[in-house]
Amino acid sequence: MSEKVKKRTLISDIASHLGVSIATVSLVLNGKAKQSRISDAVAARVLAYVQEVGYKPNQLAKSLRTGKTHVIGLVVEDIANPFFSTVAALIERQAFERGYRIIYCSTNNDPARARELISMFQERHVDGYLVVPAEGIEEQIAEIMQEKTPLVVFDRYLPELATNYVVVDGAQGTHAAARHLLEQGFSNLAFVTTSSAQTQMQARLDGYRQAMQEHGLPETVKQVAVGQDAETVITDILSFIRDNRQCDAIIFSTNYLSIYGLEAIGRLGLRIPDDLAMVSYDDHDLFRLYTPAITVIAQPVEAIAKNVIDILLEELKNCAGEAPRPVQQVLLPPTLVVRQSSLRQPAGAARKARKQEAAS
Amino acid sequence: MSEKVKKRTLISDIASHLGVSIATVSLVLNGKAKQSRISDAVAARVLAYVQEVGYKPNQLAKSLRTGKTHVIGLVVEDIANPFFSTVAALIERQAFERGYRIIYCSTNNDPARARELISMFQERHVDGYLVVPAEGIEEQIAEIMQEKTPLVVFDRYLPELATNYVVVDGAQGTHAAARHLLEQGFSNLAFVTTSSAQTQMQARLDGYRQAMQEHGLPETVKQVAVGQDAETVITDILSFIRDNRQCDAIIFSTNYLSIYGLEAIGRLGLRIPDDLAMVSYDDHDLFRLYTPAITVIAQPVEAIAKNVIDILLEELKNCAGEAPRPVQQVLLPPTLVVRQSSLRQPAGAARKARKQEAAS
DNA sequence: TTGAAAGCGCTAACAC
DNA sequence: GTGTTAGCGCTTTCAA
Repeated sequence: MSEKVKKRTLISDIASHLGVSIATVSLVLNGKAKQSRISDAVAARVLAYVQEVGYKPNQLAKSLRTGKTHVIGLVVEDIANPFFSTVAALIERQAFERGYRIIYCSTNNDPARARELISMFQERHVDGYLVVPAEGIEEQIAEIMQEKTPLVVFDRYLPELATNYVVVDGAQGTHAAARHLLEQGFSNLAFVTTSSAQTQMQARLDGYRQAMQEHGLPETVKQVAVGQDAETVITDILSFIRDNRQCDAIIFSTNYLSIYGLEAIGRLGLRIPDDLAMVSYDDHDLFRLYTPAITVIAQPVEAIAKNVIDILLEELKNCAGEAPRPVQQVLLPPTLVVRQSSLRQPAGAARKARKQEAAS
Repeated sequence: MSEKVKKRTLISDIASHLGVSIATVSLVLNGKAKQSRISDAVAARVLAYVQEVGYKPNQLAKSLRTGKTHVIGLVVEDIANPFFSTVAALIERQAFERGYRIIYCSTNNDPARARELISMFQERHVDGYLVVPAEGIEEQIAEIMQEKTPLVVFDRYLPELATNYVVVDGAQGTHAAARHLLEQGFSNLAFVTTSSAQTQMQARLDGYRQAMQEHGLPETVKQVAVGQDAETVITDILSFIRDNRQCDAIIFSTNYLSIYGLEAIGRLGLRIPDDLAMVSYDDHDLFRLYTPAITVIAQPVEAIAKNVIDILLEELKNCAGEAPRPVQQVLLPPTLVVRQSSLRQPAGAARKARKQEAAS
């Protein structure tokens, strides 16, 4: 009376059905038929039957035996952030094409969570790690390196550790944005960033500071505390803008701060760029389509994904060779995408410029 | 001369170091010390030593033995789409808290890719599946069901298959949007959707059709072919709008079509809502902050994530019991979030309304 | 050419 | 209370 649950086919089922040994089936399945001089006829029979019954080798058993899982652990800050989800999607695609799968998790910049995630990846024996490191996880990263598991860190790096990394030159990006604003005639630039000590945030701040110093201009910096709720951040930025009306332009150090900033500017009833010019980090549909369109320091997401995965796969290949691989550290240039939000121009010109962009 | 690679600690190392048996260590580690009447002293010694050397059981071996991986396979359409990345982030968090990990992949609505992904999840013996089904993967889904592996489908469902699912009432959403537009005095509504036959798209279209029929109004529907590049879609929508100037409002069936639509409307130099009102599916920073703010039919992302994971975990728990679990099919209501893009109002009022929303 | 068999690291009967 | 041991499903060496 009991439902017969269809049992999963095993390699032994294949072997016994075909009257050959398990080893033969395994060899054929792993493309080692030729080198083991298994007859073409047998190989063909095996392949045909495997196809017929839809046999899928148990990767758990395979991994346990071979020590390879063909899984890459991807740790990002927040998969719901368009920057990370875009990079993740690109990484996923490239990894998939080369036979690797991704397990991903978001840390939300919580070091405890990051540690848990890395620990879980270790337990599952991922073949390699791709990590956007939260602060305070140096120890876990060091452990991965000591195990000699391939690792590439990106978006930011850990100064104390000589890991492979792929980051974007934030100092250059902010510096270019500041220069652009000054060229446009804005003279009092503010910089809104987070209180984080992460390298990418520090670099972006440094670019601003350097530009201000070069021009002998005062620095007006707002560091928003991390981990607060949206409303708090918005009112925080709003107060900052209101208290610094001498500023005629703001650079935001990351996409979500800009989004909160747009809210704050809207509530204050200020017009962009006439009352306040702005530049954001990271491109985003919102910035492209907003009226006025927002000038951004765009990070090269494709290049980030490509470099990250290339370096990791290279290490994965070399793993057996145990060659003393030099550490790969890549610094990619960002691109300043100038739109209306940072242009000093006569009223009405904005609309015309918009049309031009559309026509191009 | 060779670098001594620190060997991973094994359960046998723990046992021999402590002078107890492997079984004792295993039992303690799995919280079965009490029921196996292992002395508290021994249990404490084991735990202390495990802690000290940072022993991490090999989950591959454990899974191979127990048949449980504590991994959930999540298949979405596109992780870079904010709707999916938001739901994924929420699902991930809840799953993590309950001891499950996520492997995710994007199908990009390609059935071949979806099949590959599901096949890969089968090989890796995920404990359960969460799937946004691409068209044409009924067979793979049926296979999962036959294996009796827990499965929840979401965002859309497969009409031929009696799976658990969690979807949003798209007909109701579009119907409400249409009624709202008509109440505002717009009288000629267009609907822009994809050529996809997926249930959620059909439901959204049905809601529009029904509303039009109820009011004896003509239907003006544009079905954009799926899988085209951005520029083609934009010009396609642009032509549609230009050829249908009698329409004074458009409802877009999904977030990315709206984004393309905003581009097209911008290029045509039309003002929203005066020249053309609009409503989009899915909420998004862009829609909230755009000027004018865009009215949306918001999907309840938290509720989707919660229902999806609750149903799956329930099944996971029942798995051993093999109780004849009834299929869970959940239909969640969307919410119409009215903003300026759909309001018929005197010029200048929009700005005021904006401030009101901010104040609330 | 093919088959037998020894593990990969862990769990959980079942002895003692 | 604790130890022994038979697998989970697969790969791969070595013998036939």
